[in-house]
Amino acid sequence: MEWYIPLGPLELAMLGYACMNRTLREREPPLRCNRGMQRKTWESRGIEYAAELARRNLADLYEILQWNAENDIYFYRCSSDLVPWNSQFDLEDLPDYGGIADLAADCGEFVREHGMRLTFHPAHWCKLASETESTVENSLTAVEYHADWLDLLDLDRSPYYGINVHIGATYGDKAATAERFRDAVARLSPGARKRLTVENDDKASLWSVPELVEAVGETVPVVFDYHHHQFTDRGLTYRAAFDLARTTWGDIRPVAHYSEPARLHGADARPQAHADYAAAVPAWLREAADVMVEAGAKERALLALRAGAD
DNA sequence: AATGGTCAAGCAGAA
DNA sequence: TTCTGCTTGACCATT
Repeated sequence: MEWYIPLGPLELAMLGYACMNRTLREREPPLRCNRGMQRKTWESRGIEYAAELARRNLADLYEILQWNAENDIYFYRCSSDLVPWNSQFDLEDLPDYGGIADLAADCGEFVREHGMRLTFHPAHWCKLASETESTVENSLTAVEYHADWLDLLDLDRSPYYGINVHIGATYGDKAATAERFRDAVARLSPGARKRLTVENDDKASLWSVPELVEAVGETVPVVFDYHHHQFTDRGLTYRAAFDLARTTWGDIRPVAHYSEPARLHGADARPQAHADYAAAVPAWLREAADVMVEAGAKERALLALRAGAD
């Protein structure tokens, strides 16, 4: 498979948003692609209900993608609840797997035909560098089923359609942790490994851009998170850190994350908290990366930002 | 129908 | 040693 580089308004970076579309979520009936279930429901209703939720999530994903296209949004992070409890079964085991695969294929076709970029971001308990083997196995499984979804969507095995994780811990020894992370990456299937990206953390003790580039940048592209950089700057300016992360992407347009501290917007919050809106994405970042805007107001923050910037 | 406590997964750091 | 924050709802038992 060749890497797909979309033609698009290249003078404008693609700006994206994550998971929930609030506008569509408020419709009646609500549209969303993150229906999940709690343990008791999983235990009582099992894979039949998981298949039902997956069908509804994929049907709504198609409508979310359509809404995005109508609103000139070409970058979207899809929820990790797309197929709930997928750690417990293979996609092929789902009742009506064929119908689910068809829905996914429609979504993927829409993404390709509109030159969209779609990514995933497994949750914080995905710890590929854990000291606990069972945790590493669970984390490998998580990355694999995200890759299975991208295969089902028929999107290329490239960080263009990335699966983004954090290392997210140091276990008191960064060098050893980096080695375990590299070992875990080597255990992934090729389809999962080719899509993996890694992001800088939001705590001083954890992983900065230069540390990630040094530790894993040769094989795993580094996503630069602008907001997180202030906690792990290691003396680098935002721009220097991004330029360093950029070197890990080869011919693929980098992904960067952008958000502003809630505190800047008047909220009484911890420094790491994201604001509901963003005032402006730096031009140098927009020009060189597809920018995922992580803001509480989701797609509304994106539309507001674009209206203000243009 | 409305309510409020709880929710699969891992870690760091504060309490 | 235990609790809280991750993102911010959504789920579910109870009323």
